[in-house]
Parts: sequence; C-alpha cells; structure tokens
Amino acid sequence: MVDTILDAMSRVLVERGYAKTNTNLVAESAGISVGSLYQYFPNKDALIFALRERHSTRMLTLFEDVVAHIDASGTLAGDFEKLINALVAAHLLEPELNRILEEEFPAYNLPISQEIRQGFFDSIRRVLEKHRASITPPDLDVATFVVQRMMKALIKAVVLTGYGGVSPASVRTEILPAVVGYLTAERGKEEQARPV
Amino acid sequence: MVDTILDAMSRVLVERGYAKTNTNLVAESAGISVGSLYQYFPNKDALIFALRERHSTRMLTLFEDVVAHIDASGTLAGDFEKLINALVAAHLLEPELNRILEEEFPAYNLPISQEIRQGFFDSIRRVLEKHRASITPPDLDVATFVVQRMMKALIKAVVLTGYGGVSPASVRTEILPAVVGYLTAERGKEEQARPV
DNA sequence: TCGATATACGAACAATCACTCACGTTGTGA
DNA sequence: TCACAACGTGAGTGATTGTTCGTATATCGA
Repeated sequence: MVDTILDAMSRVLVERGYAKTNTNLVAESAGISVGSLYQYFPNKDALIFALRERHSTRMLTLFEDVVAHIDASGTLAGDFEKLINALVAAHLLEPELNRILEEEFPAYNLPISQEIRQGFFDSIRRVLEKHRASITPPDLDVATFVVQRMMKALIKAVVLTGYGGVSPASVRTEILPAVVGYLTAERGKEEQARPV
Repeated sequence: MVDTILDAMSRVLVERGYAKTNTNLVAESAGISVGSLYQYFPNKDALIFALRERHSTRMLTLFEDVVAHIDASGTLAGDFEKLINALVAAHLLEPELNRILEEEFPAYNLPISQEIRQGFFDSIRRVLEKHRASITPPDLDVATFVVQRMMKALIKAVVLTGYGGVSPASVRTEILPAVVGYLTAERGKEEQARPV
C-alpha cells in the first residue's frame, strides 16, 4: 500500500510538477481516498521524504553494484569510466522525478538521510584511495567532494535535455577528461593558494 | 518605487525563504500597500522575475568588469584565477538571495533571460579562445559549457556554508586545478568515446 | 482655490489545499 | 448469523494567499 501511494506520488509529480501536485490528486491517482493516504503518511512532507528516500536508495544500490566490480587491476581512467557510467545509469532511472526532487522541491527543509549521502561519498573515495599514488590533490576528502560535485553537475546536463545549448552526448565525453584532468593536474605554487 | 519593492522582496525572501514569502508581506516590508505593489507588477511571478533579472544583471556586470581587465599577456592559469575570483565575488553579492532564486524557486517556469546567460558564456569563451593553442578540448562551445558548470558547482560549495562536509576554503583552492586540469587533460583514445 | 488625474490604500474575495472525522465496508472468528 | 475490529471513504473545514476594486489621498496646472 505504501508503495502504491509512492508510485502515485511519483507519477503525479512527473506529470504535473511539484507546484501542481496535491495530496487529493495523489490519492486519486493511487485509486484510494485521501483518508487512506493519511493512514500511512502523517503529512505531505513525510510523503515526499519517503519518496525521495526510496528513489535515492535505488540509485545508490545501482551505483554500488557497479562499484563493487572495480577490482585492483583497473587504471584511473578505466575505473572512473565505470563510475561515470554507473552514475549516468543511476540518473537515468527516473530522470524527471530526480530533477523534481532535487531542483523543484525546497530540500533543505527535509535533508536527505546521511547514510545515502555517505554511500555515494564512500564509493568514490575508495576509488581515489586505490589510485592515491598517481593523483595530485593533497586531501582525499576534498578531492572526493570535488569529483562528486563535478560529476553530478555534468551528468545532469547529460541526462536532462534543454539544460544548455550543447548536445548531451558531447558533454558526456567530457566528463572523464574533466575528472582525470583534475585528479592528475600539476600543482605549481603559481596555481595554488590565491584565495579570495 | 520599483526598486523599493524589489528590495523588500529580496529582504523577505532572505529572511523567511520562498515558501513563506507572500505578496502582502512584501508590501508591508516595503512600507506600501498590496494595491500599490500590483500597480507596478502584474503578478507575483513578474515580481520574482524582475528581482532575478536585477540580481543576475548585477552579478554579470561585476563579472564582466573583471573579465575586461584580462589582456593578451596572461597565462591560462592566471586568467582563470581572475575568472574564478570574479565569479566568487559575484556570488558573494547576495549569497542567500542567490541560493533562493536558484534552488528554492521553481525556475523553469520563468527562464532567466538569454542575454544574461549569454553574457557569462561569452566571457568565458573569449578566454578559452585566447588560449586555444594550449588547451585540449576539441569543441570550444562544449568546453565553455563544461567549465562554466564546473566552476558554478564548486563555487556554490565555497560561498554557501553547510553544503558538504568539507571546508569552503579547501574547496576554493581546488577550483583552478579542476578547470586547468580539464582544459589541459591529455586525450588518448583510451579515454575517449565510450558513451553509455 | 478648485478641479481633475494619478497614485495609494487595504478590506474583502475567491481559489487552493493540507488535513479531519463521522460514517460506510470488509473481513474474521465464534 | 452476528458482533466487532480494522480498514477505507470523501465531503467538509480552516487556514493561507494571490489578486481586485471601491475609496481615500496626493499632485498639479490654471
């Protein structure tokens, strides 16, 4: 029943957008009444929170499955190609739903669970640790953060159409050079330490 | 008067967030009545649109002022250091307002004006053209897009606190290596053309 | 001073929507 | 068959809020 409701919520969100989604509509789309909906979720926020958790968990599961297949033999570029493909695949699960949950819904009210965030972070960090000797960023936590944000920003442009003037495919091929370029960039004094 | 209203709108948005901002509150904060507000803006969307245009224009102006000072003599890293500093400064104009306008408000309903988008894009592209000979991405439009998204994603983490587990300053020093690393990354057949 | 036009006012309206609750319906065990 | 509990129902409610419009005030030329 809970899943039925979440499915309906997802459907309505994608069809009409967050602003035009209301609980009565979700209940109708689920084929139940509002009253029943409120027997399983205390309020609207709980509904959205649950949907986001379910969706994020699915994405993380898919991502971790791929990361688990990275063994000790791969190259830096090869491993990150796998990571990027996994992330793209994860974002292709339900691109529109993902966009709405991330961009259209005011998220700081209900922050995503720390476990899921940590799952993505740890997977990437493990790959960086494996290649520690051949990458240049001094701090692995910072490097993980930077790589994660770079990949996410670029993958969004690949998965969602109409995000910029360039074609998704042409951006897709730039992700690996961007990541590997950053991780192997030479760090002279010239480039370092000129904060605002 | 228009500016008075936009100032009030900005104030209320930052103080209470988009969800808790309504037109009556804005009018009150501006020291006028709702009726007067609706003499200058046809509806709430127009109000937000105007505020976003004003804010974006200010950011672009500041950005272009810095870019104008880039002459023919600088290095790739030096020039991008200037670009990054300019972008950081632009984002520091009104960070909270910027966050609300970009993340909290459903923006695809009222897309930002093409001129402003183009202004940022062109400024970055000009710098890339200047260094065409020493960078490796084959397509300058795509490279501009990628660089822009990379910088934006990372600068957000620098300007807004609580965006990740790492310190803003430590991310700040990674932006230049990320950009220059991407622009000068070696491109073997190994790394290219493995789309999803 | 006077009239007219533009501007400002803010109480009221209508629409939306999250949520409730008094009432059915269904299933179950004896 | 009956009593009871668990689940389902959906019209209704109260609160919020974007927008209007009849009235009041200010501005200004003659």
